[in-house]
Amino acid sequence: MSTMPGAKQNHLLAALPAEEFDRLAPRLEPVPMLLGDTLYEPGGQLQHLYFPTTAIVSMLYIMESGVSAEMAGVGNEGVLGISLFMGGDTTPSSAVIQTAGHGYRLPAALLKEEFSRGGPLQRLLLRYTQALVTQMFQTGACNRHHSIEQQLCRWLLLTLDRMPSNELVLTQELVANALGVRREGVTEAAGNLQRAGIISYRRGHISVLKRTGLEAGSCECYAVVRKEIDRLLFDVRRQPVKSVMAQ
Amino acid sequence: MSTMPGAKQNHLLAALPAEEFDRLAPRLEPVPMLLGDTLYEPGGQLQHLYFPTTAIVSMLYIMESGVSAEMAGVGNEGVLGISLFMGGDTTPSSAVIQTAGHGYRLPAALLKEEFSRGGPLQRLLLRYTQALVTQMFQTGACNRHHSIEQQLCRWLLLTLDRMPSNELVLTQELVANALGVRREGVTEAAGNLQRAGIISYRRGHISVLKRTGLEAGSCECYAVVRKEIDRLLFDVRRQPVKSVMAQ
DNA sequence: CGCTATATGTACGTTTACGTACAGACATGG
DNA sequence: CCATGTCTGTACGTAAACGTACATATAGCG
Repeated sequence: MSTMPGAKQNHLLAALPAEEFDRLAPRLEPVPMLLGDTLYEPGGQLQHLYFPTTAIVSMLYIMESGVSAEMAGVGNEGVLGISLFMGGDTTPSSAVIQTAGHGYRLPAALLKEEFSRGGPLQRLLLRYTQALVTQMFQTGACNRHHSIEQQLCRWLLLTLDRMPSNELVLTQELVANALGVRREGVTEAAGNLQRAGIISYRRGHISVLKRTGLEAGSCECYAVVRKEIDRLLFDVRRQPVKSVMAQ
Repeated sequence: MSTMPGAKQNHLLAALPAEEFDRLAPRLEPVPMLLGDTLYEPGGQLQHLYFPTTAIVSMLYIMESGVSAEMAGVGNEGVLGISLFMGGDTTPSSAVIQTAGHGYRLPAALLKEEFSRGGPLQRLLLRYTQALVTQMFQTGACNRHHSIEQQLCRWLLLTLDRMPSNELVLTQELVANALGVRREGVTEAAGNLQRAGIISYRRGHISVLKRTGLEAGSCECYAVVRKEIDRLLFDVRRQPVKSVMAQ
């Protein structure tokens, strides 16, 4: 039994071999993640790598005009602060908490030291980064070509996958910011889903009644991202210590 | 003097310390890059890492419906095939040659071996990957919020930065595919720029007459990407052997 | 319990880009 | 040098989403 069982709710931490995890565990600091809080701001020096357990965080870019667009969401399958191990130490994007919950964090200096060992942690973080890149690819293309309703379905499904229940705590305003559309556009799209009996909405709470309905209403983008996350992170779990150069 | 001076036209290869470069040089294979050719297709196993020297390559996603969206372009500042060292070995996106030219490639197995050394090559590749992520972020947000004309300006500037002259060899059809818009939309936007004396168009050839005009017409997105590429890759050159864990 | 801040619904006119259709211009090769 | 394929310009009507305005509903607090 570890000294910090909650940390293993994060899939990446859970996939570490025991000895690796045990070495990190004493330095993993639990942090509450409050709705609307910011993990890092554009240009700011990152001090920690964050591993969400029950929270969900938006990686988004905020334009000079104030409008925003989320390019990826991160929940218990991932990590925030990749620019620490990518070597840039900072980024022009922001990370804003979209669903309140908990997580753990690791000091930047320690992370860099561990990463440079080149072991399972490095391998995991890089694999996750690729999953993130896929998500950004798909989100960007989806932004260009699909309707608000399709995007809403995709977004709800991705969020749902990171939640333990069918209940999402979200205002339409918040969803609109993530999708980078007007709040009214979300009202309309959500209204359609509600009338179709797929979701049920009540002031900041969405219950998903028919997941298959969301899947039908969503574009291909959800499936592509889901499949790629599963492929990249399932393999990692099966073969946690396999070197990146083996094969 | 190296045995393969042309390879140093690629900024990443040029930034390698001499001994690193010399070790790789015998395995760097020169490749012609022909307009419209594909370096990798969705789901295909990557066999090489590609370093463009004079060519420019689009990283794009092609939807089931056939429409596409470019999320990043890669020229002599970068590399294609990051999923090799990220550990996924494949990706749902495509890489299509947008401007014909030349490049070099390194076999996948060798690359993985070199990457796992954890030295300057790893550091460079990761830094570049972060620059790529920034570019994707900005492109996605730009897709969402800016007009075709603004996006065209951004795209022309980024392409221009990778070319030796002010002449771009591009059909409007090709630009439209990259931006993920109709060809007619490009005709209209390009017509505006031409009437303003900023560019001059003649059947597949664009001459940029007033770069400042493009900068003025572009959204913030160009500057953000430019600045971040410079920051990440300039630092690398100045301190090519600095360890990722130093600070 | 009732007030108030906040969330949601609806209804315009407007803008932007789309889909489609077709005409003209240019380059290249036979 | 002409023919042909390709590229570019223009012109519609249409659809999706935007900006704005305002009405209604609900949760939570005093």
